Amino acid sequence: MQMQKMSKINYWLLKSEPEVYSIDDLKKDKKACWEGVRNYQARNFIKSMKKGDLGFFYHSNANPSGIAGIIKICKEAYPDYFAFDKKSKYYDEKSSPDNPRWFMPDVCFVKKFKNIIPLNLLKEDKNLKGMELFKKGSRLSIQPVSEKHFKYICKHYAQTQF
DNA sequence: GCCAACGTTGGC
DNA sequence: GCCAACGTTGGC
Repeated sequence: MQMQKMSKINYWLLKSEPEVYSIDDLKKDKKACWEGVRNYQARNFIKSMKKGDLGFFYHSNANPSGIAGIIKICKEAYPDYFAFDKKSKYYDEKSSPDNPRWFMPDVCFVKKFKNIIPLNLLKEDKNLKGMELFKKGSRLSIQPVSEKHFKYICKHYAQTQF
């Protein structure tokens, strides 16, 4: 029997406006730091990400908005140094290298889905009831996804097995 | 572009 | 600690 080291991975959903940074950009870059999250709840999720965790790359404010592909966490949370840069739009005077307030992971490109899975389609799916993404007014740009939902979406909408 | 929902700020 | 004012997110 094969012994496999099973450290349980977590699943996430990361929003980005494709006009700012899209799945195609990540595909080209292969790897990117996920800077600019300035919300405490989202930051706390970032801090709990583990190397090897998987996530959906979600296009927000898009046509259509929806899940565009899959990423992997390839570096765990470290200080978001854009907050230290006065010229950055993510600058925050309350964050300093000594006492950083904001963190970011590095993410790696895993897969781009053939088609974006649009939000309205996901919303209609009874198997996905309760997803954070659907909560009214939910603006969390980083959110956890259950293993069940993650795998279901991969399999059912993207013919992808994880 | 509209606007509902939410988070943050700051006066008191 | 309350809450009004304001800014932002993000679907539509």
